[in-house]
Amino acid sequence: MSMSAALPASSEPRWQRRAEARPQELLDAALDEFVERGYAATRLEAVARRAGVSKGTLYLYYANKAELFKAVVRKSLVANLDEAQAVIAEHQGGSRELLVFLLSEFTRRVSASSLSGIPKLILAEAGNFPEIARFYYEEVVRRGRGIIQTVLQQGVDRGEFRPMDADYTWRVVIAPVVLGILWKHSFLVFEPGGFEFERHLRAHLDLLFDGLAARGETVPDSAKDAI
Amino acid sequence: MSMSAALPASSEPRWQRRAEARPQELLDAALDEFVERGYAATRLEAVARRAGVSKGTLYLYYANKAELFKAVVRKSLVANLDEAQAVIAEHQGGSRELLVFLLSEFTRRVSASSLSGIPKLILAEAGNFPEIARFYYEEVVRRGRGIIQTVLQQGVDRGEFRPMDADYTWRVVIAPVVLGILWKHSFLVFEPGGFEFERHLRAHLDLLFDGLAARGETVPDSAKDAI
Amino acid sequence: MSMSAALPASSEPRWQRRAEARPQELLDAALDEFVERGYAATRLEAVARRAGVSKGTLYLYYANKAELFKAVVRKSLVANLDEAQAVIAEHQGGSRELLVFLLSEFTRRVSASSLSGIPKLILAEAGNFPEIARFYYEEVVRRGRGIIQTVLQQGVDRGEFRPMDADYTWRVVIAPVVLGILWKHSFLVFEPGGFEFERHLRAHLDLLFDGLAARGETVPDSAKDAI
Amino acid sequence: MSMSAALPASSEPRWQRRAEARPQELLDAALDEFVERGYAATRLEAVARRAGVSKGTLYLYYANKAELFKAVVRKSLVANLDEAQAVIAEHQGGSRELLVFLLSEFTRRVSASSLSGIPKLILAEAGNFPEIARFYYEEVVRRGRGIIQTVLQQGVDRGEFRPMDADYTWRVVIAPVVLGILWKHSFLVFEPGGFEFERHLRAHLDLLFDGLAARGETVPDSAKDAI
DNA sequence: TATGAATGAGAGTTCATTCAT
DNA sequence: TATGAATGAACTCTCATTCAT
Repeated sequence: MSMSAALPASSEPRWQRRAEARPQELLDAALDEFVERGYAATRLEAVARRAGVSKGTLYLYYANKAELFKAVVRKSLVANLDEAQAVIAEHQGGSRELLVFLLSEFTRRVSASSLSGIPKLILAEAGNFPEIARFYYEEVVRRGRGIIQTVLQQGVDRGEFRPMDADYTWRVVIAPVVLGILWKHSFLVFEPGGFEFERHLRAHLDLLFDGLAARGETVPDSAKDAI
Repeated sequence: MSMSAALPASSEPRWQRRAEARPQELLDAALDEFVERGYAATRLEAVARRAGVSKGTLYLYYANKAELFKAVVRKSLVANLDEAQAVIAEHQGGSRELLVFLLSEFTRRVSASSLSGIPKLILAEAGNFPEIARFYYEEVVRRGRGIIQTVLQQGVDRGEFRPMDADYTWRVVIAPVVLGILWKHSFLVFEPGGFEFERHLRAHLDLLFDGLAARGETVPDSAKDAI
Repeated sequence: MSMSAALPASSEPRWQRRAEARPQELLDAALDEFVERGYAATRLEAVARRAGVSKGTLYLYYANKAELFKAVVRKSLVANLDEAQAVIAEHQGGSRELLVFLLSEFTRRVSASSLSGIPKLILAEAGNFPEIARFYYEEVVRRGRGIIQTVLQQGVDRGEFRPMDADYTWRVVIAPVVLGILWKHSFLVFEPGGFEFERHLRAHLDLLFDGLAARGETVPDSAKDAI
Repeated sequence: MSMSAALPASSEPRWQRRAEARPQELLDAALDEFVERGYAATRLEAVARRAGVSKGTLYLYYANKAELFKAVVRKSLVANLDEAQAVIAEHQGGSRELLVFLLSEFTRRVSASSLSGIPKLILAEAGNFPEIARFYYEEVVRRGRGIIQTVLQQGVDRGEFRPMDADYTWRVVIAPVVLGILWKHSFLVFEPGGFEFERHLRAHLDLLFDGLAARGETVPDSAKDAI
């Protein structure tokens, strides 16, 4: 075992230069580790190993653990937000449709990837990394709020939605989607029947538009199909 | 308990420690620290100092950090759960009223106390403490779900609420309340206008019962006042 | 070997509490290590081992390596300086006698102990620890200068010594003594005949008081101008 | 060397690197860094950057840090030593004149250049680099001693100097000059009035030749015994 | 030659846990 | 019980050195 392992085909190098690809590989590995274990419990050696490099290499790209963490958050979220903003700017149809689209899309994208671990991370580490929390609040939360509020206001202006307390309602609209993501990372394993994001979203949209309260008249089917 | 404890025989110095009080004092101190810093970042020395004892003393009561953490979560939750269950059992009125009462009460109690940090802790540490997560899921989540589902079902049976996907809707009903609590611990400091729990709850209830969608007929005032 | 070593007489404890003695023991060990290897090359584990404690114990007493270093320097020097100042204050005899006494005493005390390594340390680390260098300058150099200058001035006032450039001569008076100490730590091992401090001091004093120049005839002015 | 190097053919860009110049550039950069920070605190990356090359290039010329250090010391000293020896061999005048010349010249040359940092380096690192210390002792100290001792002996033979302990006096003669150089690197920044090498040297020479003791009358034997 | 990406041993520091007192 | 001194494993970060390019 020893000799053959110690002397592989002499042509294969011990490592490769991958200066361009490395940052992304490191961020991917770091995201996974951070999400799995939390910030403090993540060991940089594990990140490095997962990325296929040595511990020291990490420090060629990120000055320290906190900087790595910030880079992960930045890289993971910013692109998605930019897209959302573009979508809303171009949208032509009704407000209800747009809202459904945004929430569905968000759910679909985030819930499937390990991006979904970011909110959990932020919540957990906000106290220890106020700088990160502030960054997240400014870059992610505010933009998210702006997007939702814009759609809601449009809907009210058009007579599609009832008037509302605009400063607070946006959070209520988002809440089930966010909670769903947190759920996945915390309790999914215990749910006997699993957790279907689509069904969760449908339940949310159903309540969101029409509420719990029984009505005098029937809600038109056409509206329901939009979900 | 209250009076005799508050006014001991004046000859005994007030600061004298009683061995029976220790565990609760330690748990209180630990809860605060865990909530402030998270599990990993909490130093047992800080917990001990906050409780006014030495580090070694902690180990007379709890075998290690993980056990202390579990004890904190358990102790913090049990009392409140028992109360919640009592409240629902005694309730007599309509389903809408009951639901409003439960959510209000939960918000009022939890948001004000340091209990509000527990959900954050659980979410953050679920991965590292599956045992705790399971415990929380079984003891808190399931009971909470049971309570909400019961109320919802009652409402449907009485014709107060529309039929719904019972397995998923309960989470949507809870989501904004939970998110509000998480919000407080993570982003409150960044909110320029602060965060009013009552207004948040009102926005939630408004949507919850009547939805976003504009109606043909007016919602009766009596129903609105229940909020 | 294993069992008997693993199970010594069960009465002897694994370690002892020595809270009062520890600081001095640590400083002694640290002084030796710093002097032997220099600041950077000194490993805290070696210091700890030399003091008979674990690495962690070091941190119970000194916040970090730099603080330990500062403490070593402080503790090592202050006592000696205080004594010197007392001696000079009480002295009754002639200036020459006093100067001889001071230089002899300094040589005797410092050269024998590991204190003699301090000047070397200071010189080497002055650049990296300006704070230490300044401390040493203020506490040691200035006081030393004050002492020597006082004695020289007295001698001049009494007609024992020739007038001189007081601001610069004091350093010349000290120089051979200091160099002797540095010598010991750097070149002693290479000197075939060893290095006798007493003889070195005698050569210094001989020159110091009477100079190189042969007496009897006056020194020609032309030669003096060469300076 | 000077003119042709200073004014290369104007068609070649001045910054073009010539492979033969590298070693000296590296040594210059290394000398500066070593002197500024000490051996251990000097980072090879800093040396490389200062020399305008990459870290890897350093290793094309010097096998490792220790070898670089040794090369710096060797290269820095050899030239000057050769010159000193030539000077003394050619000298014709009186011993006093010669001694003055040697000390002045040494002071002038070494104190002005970054060579002055070498003694500090040697003293500080003698323990960690016995090989270097021995080299320095053999090449520099012994030759320096030889030079000084020769001059002193000449002076005694001619009746210019008093008889003395030849094996120890030479060090005393050198001491203030060496200390002056060390001073510059360690305490100059703290001296409010600065430090004038010429004045320092003058004070030294004044004492060296004529001593502290007031003249005219013979020094009483009793006082001498005090030594 | 020259580069600089990559390595990995090693050091300082922290802190949960143990145990002499 | 209670203390807090002492431990030592574990982690982050540094940097001399190597080596693919």
